[in-house]
Amino acid sequence: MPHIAPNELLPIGELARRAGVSVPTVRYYEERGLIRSERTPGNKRLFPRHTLRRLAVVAAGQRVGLTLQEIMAALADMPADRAPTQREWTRMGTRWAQTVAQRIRQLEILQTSLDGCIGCGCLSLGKCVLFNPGDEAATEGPGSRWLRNAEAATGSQG
Amino acid sequence: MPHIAPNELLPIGELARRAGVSVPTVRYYEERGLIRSERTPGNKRLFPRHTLRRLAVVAAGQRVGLTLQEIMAALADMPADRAPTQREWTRMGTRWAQTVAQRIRQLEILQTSLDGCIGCGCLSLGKCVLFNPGDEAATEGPGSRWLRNAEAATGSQG
DNA sequence: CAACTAGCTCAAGTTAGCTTGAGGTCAAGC
DNA sequence: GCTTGACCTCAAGCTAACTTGAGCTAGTTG
Repeated sequence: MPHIAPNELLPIGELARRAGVSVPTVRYYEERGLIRSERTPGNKRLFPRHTLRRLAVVAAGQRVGLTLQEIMAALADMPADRAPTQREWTRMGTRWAQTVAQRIRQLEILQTSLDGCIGCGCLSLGKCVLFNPGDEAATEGPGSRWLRNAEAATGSQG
Repeated sequence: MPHIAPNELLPIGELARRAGVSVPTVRYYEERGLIRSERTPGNKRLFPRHTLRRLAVVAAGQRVGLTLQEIMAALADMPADRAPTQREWTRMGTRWAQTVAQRIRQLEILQTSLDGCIGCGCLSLGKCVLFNPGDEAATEGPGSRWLRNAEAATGSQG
């Protein structure tokens, strides 16, 4: 197991292995602007060690249910070249916690509708909240990504 | 607004308008097996009126966060040719409520992790549940360790 | 010097849930 | 009998977040 000094530059394979993602994924993230690399004279990528932290933030953000876009925005507020301060980290974490809290609220409203529907036997489709949506709990876009993310991240055994 | 008799057959445009989806979407749903149609001698689709209910269930299921696959499974338990009984509807609604409840639980656990992280200032990335990638992953074969941790942390059962 | 491993680029494929477009048909109205 | 509108099929495109594959290079080892 190689020792990695604080300022060491990591080749892509090492980075990917340590971050728990695939090599193409690392390249994809770089292409999307989430991380950056230098190159060797032989054109190989070298990543500063703190890229590990950024990749950890990406993984955490995905678990929260954020898109890469949103994660990128969060990363933009974080220092690229040093560890974040307690204050910086708290700020990001707090925002993410709010996001999660909001999603929980939406689901709770949905759950209430559902319970109401079950109780009231609203088979007419006429006045059921669930069947006649306002936008309280509307899931965003096709496939409701964040729900599916939550599922994947928590391991749905089925 | 045309009067629709109980057993009337609806052309696709009418159905789509009433269900609040696009015509191609209706065709797509039929292709996926969520609904069925007859054809006129001129090869045009005609949908039985109860298809409206099925489409309403599809929309509701999407709001719950289900995939079309999962919705199809739910529809399989519902009568294709008549209104569901109170009992049938209750059964489906109860299952969906359980799904929503489980997702809420998952998110609540995630929220707890997040709050914990914010509070503990775990900037080392060393022992945070949410945030546990990095060097430890390197010591364990391939495959993302934090994902497995997440799984364990959120619990596979309710 | 050949083999091997790690890396490179560019392009295409994957899944979900649709949308968009091209080109053709059918029935009604003027 | 020609236009209009609703409908048809089939194929391709879209977004997100990747994966997979083809074909090439770079550096190390025997």
